[in-house]
Amino acid sequence: MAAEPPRDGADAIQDAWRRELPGVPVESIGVITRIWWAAKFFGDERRRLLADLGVDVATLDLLSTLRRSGPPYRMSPGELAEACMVTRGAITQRVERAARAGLVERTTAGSGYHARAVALTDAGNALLDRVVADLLVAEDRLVGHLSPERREQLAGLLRELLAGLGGPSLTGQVGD
Amino acid sequence: MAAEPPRDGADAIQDAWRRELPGVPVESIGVITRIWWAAKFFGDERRRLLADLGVDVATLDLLSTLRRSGPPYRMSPGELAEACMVTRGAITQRVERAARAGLVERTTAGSGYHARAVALTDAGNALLDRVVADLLVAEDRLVGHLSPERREQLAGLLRELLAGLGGPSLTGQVGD
DNA sequence: TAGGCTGAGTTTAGGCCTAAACTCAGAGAG
DNA sequence: CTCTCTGAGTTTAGGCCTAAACTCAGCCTA
Repeated sequence: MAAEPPRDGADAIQDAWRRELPGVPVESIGVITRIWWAAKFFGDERRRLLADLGVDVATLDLLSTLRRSGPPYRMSPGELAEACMVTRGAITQRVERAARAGLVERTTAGSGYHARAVALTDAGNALLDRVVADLLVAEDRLVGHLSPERREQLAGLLRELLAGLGGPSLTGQVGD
Repeated sequence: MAAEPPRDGADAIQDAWRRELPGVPVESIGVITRIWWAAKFFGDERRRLLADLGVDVATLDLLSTLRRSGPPYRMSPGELAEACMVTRGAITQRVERAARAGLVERTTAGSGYHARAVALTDAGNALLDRVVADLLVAEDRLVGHLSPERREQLAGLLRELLAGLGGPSLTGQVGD
């Protein structure tokens, strides 16, 4: 009686592995592969939108993280690496690119080699003001086909999933 | 009465944007950011596991896609690009690397420039036999903290989300 | 049958990432 | 006071990707 949900590509992949490698547990595909596809879809959309607006995803992630930290919009490379969930080396490179574009500045906010910090410039803040609202509006539209209740359910289950993984949701501060 | 779910990083990001840019719609973050984090977590885990097993994610994706297509385990570059959801150029490079490692071969399966095809070699099939089961077992463990009912709900909601996006779930054949 | 179109595949330039080696200031032991 | 250790940050080598330019066989037209 219950309406069968229409089968999709993930179901087909499960079937294919059952056929090719009988006995392997394929249940995780229903969750992990679909999450992977959704993330790729949202990532591609974001990359294209931001390219039109003249930024790249990595730079916007850096600037957004600084902005969300609140005044004085200043963080150390180590804090940025943790919040952005990339290596310290990646942060060095992101900061280098953003600094060359005038969006952040390295403020040796203490004395000497340690106690370095990265701070948003006025240009960086202006870029965020110009871009983030557009981005969030566009992404709101992308998930708009789900009813608010469905979105709520999905967000809740994902929160549970992440809590159980013990990874990103605990310390990460990345996002938009 | 209802137990409040513990707040996580995505909730904090929503709050931060409400504070920094009042008026922007932040609801999508609850879904999109959490999906992004989960995908990053699973991707990082997969990369590390496969590195230990001596493969990289992109090569395994290529080989898996060929394997799942069934005998004779042969596809054109264009079909592979669509199934793997990467550009044709990326497929050219993946095939080049895999061919150099002896895992696939280019069988000019027709006449001339067109009608090219890529086929799994015995070594490629052997590598899949050796690696895929381990991978699926490991990933099954990663989502094991969710009860089967929860996993089912999550998979169903993700299927709905993807169907509404009109993207990956319709044509993609990527996966493990 | 010459000219041009089309679409599949390849090449190239450039971006961003990770992992591992490297650098350097400050802290602690002797 | 000097040596070593430690940990934050940077640099380098290498991997994978996209976007756009390029190549080329087959086909269609005149």
